Amino acid sequence: MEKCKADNLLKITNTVKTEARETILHAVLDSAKPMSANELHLMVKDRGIDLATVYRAMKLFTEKGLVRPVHADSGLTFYEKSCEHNPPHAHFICENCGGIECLKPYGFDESAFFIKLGQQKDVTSVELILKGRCSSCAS
Amino acid sequence: MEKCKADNLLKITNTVKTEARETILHAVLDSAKPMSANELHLMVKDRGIDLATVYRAMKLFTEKGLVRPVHADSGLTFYEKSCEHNPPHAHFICENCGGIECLKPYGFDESAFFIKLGQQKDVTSVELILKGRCSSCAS
DNA sequence: AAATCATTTGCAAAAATGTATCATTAGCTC
DNA sequence: GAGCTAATGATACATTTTTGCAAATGATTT
Repeated sequence: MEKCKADNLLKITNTVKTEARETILHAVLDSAKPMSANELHLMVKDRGIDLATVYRAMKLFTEKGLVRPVHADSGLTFYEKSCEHNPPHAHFICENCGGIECLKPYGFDESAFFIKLGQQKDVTSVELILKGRCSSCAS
Repeated sequence: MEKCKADNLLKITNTVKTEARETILHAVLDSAKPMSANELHLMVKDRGIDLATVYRAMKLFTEKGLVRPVHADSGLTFYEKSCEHNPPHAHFICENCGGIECLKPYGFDESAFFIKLGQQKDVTSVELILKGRCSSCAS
Protein backbone atom coordinates (compact mmCIF):
# COMPACT_ATOMS: atom_id res chain seq x y z
CA MET A 1 0.00 0.00 0.00
CA GLU A 2 2.71 2.38 1.05
CA LYS A 3 4.42 1.42 -2.20
CA CYS A 4 1.59 2.97 -4.18
CA LYS A 5 2.20 6.48 -2.90
CA ALA A 6 3.09 9.02 -5.57
CA ASP A 7 6.39 9.87 -3.95
CA ASN A 8 7.54 6.28 -3.89
CA LEU A 9 6.34 5.45 -7.38
CA LEU A 10 8.36 8.28 -8.86
CA LYS A 11 11.42 7.06 -7.00
CA ILE A 12 11.18 3.40 -7.95
CA THR A 13 10.53 4.25 -11.60
CA ASN A 14 13.56 6.50 -11.64
CA THR A 15 11.52 9.55 -12.50
CA VAL A 16 12.73 13.03 -11.61
CA LYS A 17 10.47 14.19 -8.83
CA THR A 18 8.88 17.59 -9.30
CA GLU A 19 6.02 19.28 -7.54
CA ALA A 20 3.83 19.15 -10.66
CA ARG A 21 4.40 15.44 -11.30
CA GLU A 22 3.77 14.53 -7.70
CA THR A 23 0.53 16.52 -7.66
CA ILE A 24 -0.68 15.08 -10.96
CA LEU A 25 0.21 11.50 -10.06
CA HIS A 26 -1.56 11.94 -6.75
CA ALA A 27 -4.72 12.99 -8.60
CA VAL A 28 -4.56 9.88 -10.78
CA LEU A 29 -3.95 7.56 -7.83
CA ASP A 30 -6.83 9.05 -5.87
CA SER A 31 -9.36 8.68 -8.65
CA ALA A 32 -11.62 5.64 -8.75
CA LYS A 33 -12.29 6.04 -12.46
CA PRO A 34 -10.10 6.92 -15.45
CA MET A 35 -9.61 10.66 -15.91
CA SER A 36 -9.13 12.78 -19.01
CA ALA A 37 -6.26 15.24 -19.25
CA ASN A 38 -8.80 18.01 -18.96
CA GLU A 39 -10.37 16.57 -15.81
CA LEU A 40 -6.96 16.15 -14.25
CA HIS A 41 -6.09 19.70 -15.18
CA LEU A 42 -9.19 20.97 -13.42
CA MET A 43 -7.96 19.28 -10.25
CA VAL A 44 -4.48 20.75 -10.32
CA LYS A 45 -4.68 24.08 -12.11
CA ASP A 46 -5.29 25.95 -8.88
CA ARG A 47 -1.70 25.06 -8.07
CA GLY A 48 -0.53 26.75 -11.26
CA ILE A 49 -0.06 23.56 -13.27
CA ASP A 50 -0.61 23.92 -17.00
CA LEU A 51 -2.59 21.57 -19.22
CA ALA A 52 0.52 20.92 -21.32
CA THR A 53 2.28 19.68 -18.21
CA VAL A 54 -0.56 17.26 -17.55
CA TYR A 55 -0.19 15.86 -21.07
CA ARG A 56 3.57 15.60 -20.65
CA ALA A 57 3.13 13.83 -17.33
CA MET A 58 0.63 11.37 -18.83
CA LYS A 59 3.04 10.56 -21.61
CA LEU A 60 5.88 10.03 -19.18
CA PHE A 61 3.83 8.04 -16.67
CA THR A 62 2.55 5.82 -19.47
CA GLU A 63 6.11 5.06 -20.56
CA LYS A 64 7.06 4.32 -16.95
CA GLY A 65 4.07 2.02 -16.57
CA LEU A 66 2.48 4.09 -13.83
CA VAL A 67 -0.69 4.83 -15.78
CA ARG A 68 -2.61 3.20 -18.62
CA PRO A 69 -4.36 5.21 -21.33
CA VAL A 70 -7.90 4.28 -22.32
CA HIS A 71 -9.04 5.60 -25.67
CA ALA A 72 -12.69 6.51 -26.04
CA ASP A 73 -14.68 6.72 -29.25
CA SER A 74 -14.92 10.43 -28.92
CA GLY A 75 -11.19 10.75 -29.42
CA LEU A 76 -10.74 11.55 -25.76
CA THR A 77 -8.06 9.69 -23.85
CA PHE A 78 -8.59 8.74 -20.23
CA TYR A 79 -5.83 7.69 -17.85
CA GLU A 80 -6.00 5.27 -14.95
CA LYS A 81 -3.43 4.07 -12.46
CA SER A 82 -1.57 0.91 -13.40
CA CYS A 83 -0.37 -1.16 -10.48
CA GLU A 84 -0.74 -4.54 -8.83
CA HIS A 85 -3.97 -3.35 -7.23
CA ASN A 86 -5.40 -2.21 -10.55
CA PRO A 87 -4.59 -4.76 -13.28
CA PRO A 88 -5.84 -4.43 -16.86
CA HIS A 89 -9.59 -4.74 -17.24
CA ALA A 90 -12.41 -3.85 -19.59
CA HIS A 91 -14.10 -0.45 -19.67
CA PHE A 92 -17.62 0.71 -20.35
CA ILE A 93 -18.16 4.02 -22.10
CA CYS A 94 -21.56 5.67 -22.29
CA GLU A 95 -22.52 6.72 -25.79
CA ASN A 96 -24.77 9.39 -24.42
CA CYS A 97 -22.77 11.24 -21.78
CA GLY A 98 -19.27 10.03 -22.63
CA GLY A 99 -18.72 8.83 -19.07
CA ILE A 100 -16.35 5.95 -18.41
CA GLU A 101 -16.55 3.11 -15.92
CA CYS A 102 -14.21 0.25 -15.06
CA LEU A 103 -15.81 -3.17 -15.50
CA LYS A 104 -15.31 -5.99 -13.07
CA PRO A 105 -14.85 -9.53 -14.37
CA TYR A 106 -18.10 -11.13 -15.50
CA GLY A 107 -18.61 -14.83 -16.05
CA PHE A 108 -15.34 -15.78 -17.70
CA ASP A 109 -11.82 -15.35 -16.44
CA GLU A 110 -11.13 -11.93 -17.76
CA SER A 111 -7.77 -11.58 -16.13
CA ALA A 112 -6.46 -14.72 -17.80
CA PHE A 113 -7.90 -13.46 -21.05
CA PHE A 114 -5.94 -10.23 -20.90
CA ILE A 115 -2.77 -12.07 -20.01
CA LYS A 116 -3.27 -14.54 -22.85
CA LEU A 117 -3.78 -11.81 -25.42
CA GLY A 118 -0.90 -9.80 -24.07
CA GLN A 119 1.44 -12.75 -24.38
CA GLN A 120 1.05 -12.95 -28.12
CA LYS A 121 4.20 -11.99 -29.90
CA ASP A 122 4.60 -8.28 -30.58
CA VAL A 123 1.62 -7.32 -28.45
CA THR A 124 2.37 -4.63 -25.89
CA SER A 125 -1.11 -3.74 -24.72
CA VAL A 126 -4.73 -4.76 -24.93
CA GLU A 127 -7.80 -2.57 -24.74
CA LEU A 128 -11.30 -3.94 -24.40
CA ILE A 129 -14.05 -1.36 -24.55
CA LEU A 130 -17.79 -1.92 -24.36
CA LYS A 131 -20.18 0.82 -25.32
CA GLY A 132 -23.77 1.50 -24.50
CA ARG A 133 -25.89 3.55 -22.20
CA CYS A 134 -24.90 4.01 -18.58
CA SER A 135 -27.42 3.57 -15.79
CA SER A 136 -27.82 7.31 -15.32
CA CYS A 137 -28.53 7.95 -18.99
CA ALA A 138 -30.80 4.92 -19.34
CA SER A 139 -33.33 6.41 -16.95
CA MET B 1 -23.29 -11.55 -52.07
CA GLU B 2 -25.51 -9.48 -54.24
CA LYS B 3 -27.07 -8.20 -51.04
CA CYS B 4 -23.80 -6.59 -50.05
CA LYS B 5 -23.76 -4.18 -52.98
CA ALA B 6 -23.78 -0.52 -52.01
CA ASP B 7 -26.95 0.16 -53.93
CA ASN B 8 -28.88 -2.56 -52.16
CA LEU B 9 -27.55 -1.78 -48.70
CA LEU B 10 -28.73 1.80 -48.95
CA LYS B 11 -32.16 0.60 -50.01
CA ILE B 12 -32.64 -2.02 -47.30
CA THR B 13 -31.46 0.38 -44.58
CA ASN B 14 -33.89 2.99 -45.79
CA THR B 15 -31.15 5.48 -46.56
CA VAL B 16 -31.65 8.20 -49.15
CA LYS B 17 -29.49 7.20 -52.07
CA THR B 18 -27.14 9.85 -53.39
CA GLU B 19 -24.18 9.65 -55.71
CA ALA B 20 -21.78 10.61 -52.92
CA ARG B 21 -23.07 8.00 -50.46
CA GLU B 22 -23.02 5.26 -53.06
CA THR B 23 -19.45 6.10 -54.02
CA ILE B 24 -18.25 6.30 -50.43
CA LEU B 25 -19.99 3.10 -49.36
CA HIS B 26 -18.50 1.35 -52.35
CA ALA B 27 -15.02 2.40 -51.23
CA VAL B 28 -15.64 0.97 -47.76
CA LEU B 29 -17.03 -2.30 -49.08
CA ASP B 30 -14.12 -2.77 -51.45
CA SER B 31 -11.46 -2.26 -48.81
CA ALA B 32 -9.91 -5.28 -47.09
CA LYS B 33 -8.82 -3.25 -44.08
CA PRO B 34 -10.43 -0.47 -42.06
CA MET B 35 -10.00 2.97 -43.62
CA SER B 36 -9.68 6.42 -42.10
CA ALA B 37 -11.89 9.27 -43.28
CA ASN B 38 -8.85 10.77 -44.93
CA GLU B 39 -7.99 7.57 -46.78
CA LEU B 40 -11.57 7.27 -47.99
CA HIS B 41 -11.54 10.87 -49.10
CA LEU B 42 -8.43 10.27 -51.17
CA MET B 43 -10.33 7.56 -53.02
CA VAL B 44 -13.37 9.68 -53.81
CA LYS B 45 -12.24 13.27 -54.04
CA ASP B 46 -11.58 13.02 -57.76
CA ARG B 47 -15.34 12.79 -58.06
CA GLY B 48 -15.76 16.09 -56.25
CA ILE B 49 -16.72 14.58 -52.90
CA ASP B 50 -15.72 16.63 -49.87
CA LEU B 51 -14.08 15.35 -46.70
CA ALA B 52 -17.01 16.65 -44.65
CA THR B 53 -19.33 14.48 -46.71
CA VAL B 54 -17.18 11.45 -45.95
CA TYR B 55 -17.49 12.18 -42.23
CA ARG B 56 -21.23 12.69 -42.53
CA ALA B 57 -21.57 9.44 -44.44
CA MET B 58 -19.54 7.53 -41.83
CA LYS B 59 -21.77 8.87 -39.09
CA LEU B 60 -24.90 7.88 -40.98
CA PHE B 61 -23.59 4.47 -42.03
CA THR B 62 -22.56 3.75 -38.45
CA GLU B 63 -26.08 4.53 -37.23
CA LYS B 64 -27.53 2.31 -39.96
CA GLY B 65 -25.18 -0.50 -39.00
CA LEU B 66 -23.44 -0.57 -42.38
CA VAL B 67 -20.01 0.26 -40.98
CA ARG B 68 -18.21 -0.10 -37.66
CA PRO B 69 -15.80 2.52 -36.34
CA VAL B 70 -12.48 1.40 -34.88
CA HIS B 71 -10.74 3.91 -32.66
CA ALA B 72 -6.96 3.97 -32.60
CA ASP B 73 -4.75 5.32 -29.86
CA SER B 74 -3.67 8.14 -32.05
CA GLY B 75 -7.16 9.54 -32.00
CA LEU B 76 -7.71 8.44 -35.58
CA THR B 77 -10.92 6.61 -36.39
CA PHE B 78 -11.00 3.84 -38.96
CA TYR B 79 -14.14 2.44 -40.55
CA GLU B 80 -14.83 -1.09 -41.78
CA LYS B 81 -17.85 -2.72 -43.35
CA SER B 82 -20.27 -4.40 -40.99
CA CYS B 83 -22.17 -7.30 -42.47
CA GLU B 84 -22.71 -11.03 -42.15
CA HIS B 85 -19.47 -11.62 -44.03
CA ASN B 86 -17.51 -9.34 -41.73
CA PRO B 87 -18.61 -9.89 -38.12
CA PRO B 88 -17.00 -8.09 -35.16
CA HIS B 89 -13.40 -9.07 -34.53
CA ALA B 90 -10.26 -7.82 -32.83
CA HIS B 91 -7.83 -5.36 -34.41
CA PHE B 92 -4.10 -4.89 -34.22
CA ILE B 93 -2.69 -1.39 -34.43
CA CYS B 94 1.01 -0.75 -34.91
CA GLU B 95 2.46 1.70 -32.41
CA ASN B 96 5.15 2.65 -34.87
CA CYS B 97 3.43 3.29 -38.20
CA GLY B 98 -0.16 3.57 -37.03
CA GLY B 99 -1.25 0.87 -39.48
CA ILE B 100 -4.27 -1.26 -38.68
CA GLU B 101 -4.93 -4.96 -39.32
CA CYS B 102 -7.94 -7.17 -38.72
CA LEU B 103 -7.15 -10.14 -36.50
CA LYS B 104 -8.46 -13.60 -37.17
CA PRO B 105 -9.55 -15.75 -34.24
CA TYR B 106 -6.63 -17.27 -32.34
CA GLY B 107 -6.92 -20.15 -29.92
CA PHE B 108 -10.15 -19.30 -28.18
CA ASP B 109 -13.58 -18.82 -29.62
CA GLU B 110 -13.42 -15.15 -30.31
CA SER B 111 -16.72 -14.98 -32.07
CA ALA B 112 -18.57 -16.42 -29.08
CA PHE B 113 -16.67 -14.01 -26.88
CA PHE B 114 -17.88 -10.98 -28.79
CA ILE B 115 -21.42 -12.27 -28.79
CA LYS B 116 -21.30 -12.92 -25.06
CA LEU B 117 -20.01 -9.46 -24.27
CA GLY B 118 -22.46 -7.85 -26.64
CA GLN B 119 -25.38 -9.59 -24.98
CA GLN B 120 -24.79 -7.89 -21.67
CA LYS B 121 -27.50 -5.45 -20.88
CA ASP B 122 -27.06 -1.97 -22.30
CA VAL B 123 -24.06 -2.96 -24.41
CA THR B 124 -24.33 -1.90 -28.03
CA SER B 125 -20.82 -2.55 -29.26
CA VAL B 126 -17.52 -4.10 -28.30
CA GLU B 127 -14.05 -3.06 -29.36
CA LEU B 128 -10.98 -5.19 -28.74
CA ILE B 129 -7.72 -3.60 -29.76
CA LEU B 130 -4.24 -5.05 -29.43
CA LYS B 131 -1.24 -2.84 -29.89
CA GLY B 132 2.35 -3.55 -30.73
CA ARG B 133 4.71 -3.55 -33.63
CA CYS B 134 3.58 -4.81 -37.02
CA SER B 135 5.72 -7.22 -39.02
CA SER B 136 6.93 -4.48 -41.36
CA CYS B 137 8.05 -2.23 -38.52
CA ALA B 138 9.58 -5.08 -36.51
CA SER B 139 12.18 -5.70 -39.17
C1' DA C 1 -41.72 17.11 -67.46
C1' DA C 2 -41.99 21.19 -64.36
C1' DA C 3 -42.59 22.81 -59.77
C1' DT C 4 -41.98 22.13 -55.03
C1' DC C 5 -39.67 21.19 -50.82
C1' DA C 6 -36.89 18.75 -47.72
C1' DT C 7 -32.36 16.75 -47.71
C1' DT C 8 -27.68 16.67 -48.92
C1' DT C 9 -23.45 18.69 -50.35
C1' DG C 10 -19.24 21.74 -50.87
C1' DC C 11 -16.93 25.15 -48.90
C1' DA C 12 -15.00 27.57 -45.23
C1' DA C 13 -14.55 28.43 -40.59
C1' DA C 14 -14.50 26.67 -36.02
C1' DA C 15 -14.00 23.04 -32.25
C1' DA C 16 -11.55 19.80 -29.86
C1' DT C 17 -7.60 17.38 -28.60
C1' DG C 18 -2.98 16.93 -28.41
C1' DT C 19 2.04 18.46 -29.68
C1' DA C 20 6.10 21.58 -30.47
C1' DT C 21 8.70 25.75 -29.45
C1' DC C 22 11.08 28.66 -26.46
C1' DA C 23 12.24 31.65 -22.71
C1' DT C 24 12.17 31.02 -17.79
C1' DT C 25 12.23 28.36 -13.62
C1' DA C 26 13.04 24.45 -10.69
C1' DG C 27 15.64 20.45 -9.23
C1' DC C 28 19.93 18.14 -8.68
C1' DT C 29 25.15 17.73 -8.13
C1' DC C 30 29.20 19.40 -6.57
C1' DG D 1 25.01 28.24 -3.01
C1' DA D 2 26.93 28.14 -8.09
C1' DG D 3 26.15 25.97 -12.21
C1' DC D 4 24.13 22.77 -15.25
C1' DT D 5 20.37 19.96 -17.01
C1' DA D 6 15.72 19.05 -17.28
C1' DA D 7 10.98 20.57 -16.56
C1' DT D 8 7.45 24.09 -16.86
C1' DG D 9 4.09 27.76 -18.49
C1' DA D 10 2.57 30.20 -22.17
C1' DT D 11 1.72 30.35 -26.76
C1' DA D 12 1.48 28.89 -31.30
C1' DC D 13 0.74 25.05 -34.13
C1' DA D 14 -0.96 20.51 -36.13
C1' DT D 15 -4.45 17.23 -36.87
C1' DT D 16 -8.89 15.30 -36.85
C1' DT D 17 -13.62 16.11 -36.76
C1' DT D 18 -17.82 19.15 -36.59
C1' DT D 19 -20.75 22.94 -37.84
C1' DG D 20 -23.17 26.85 -40.43
C1' DC D 21 -24.82 28.21 -44.57
C1' DA D 22 -25.90 28.91 -49.40
C1' DA D 23 -26.33 26.21 -53.48
C1' DA D 24 -27.31 21.81 -55.62
C1' DT D 25 -29.58 17.37 -55.58
C1' DG D 26 -33.17 13.89 -54.93
C1' DA D 27 -37.85 12.66 -54.10
C1' DT D 28 -42.73 13.95 -54.71
C1' DT D 29 -46.68 16.08 -56.59
C1' DT D 30 -48.96 18.13 -60.09
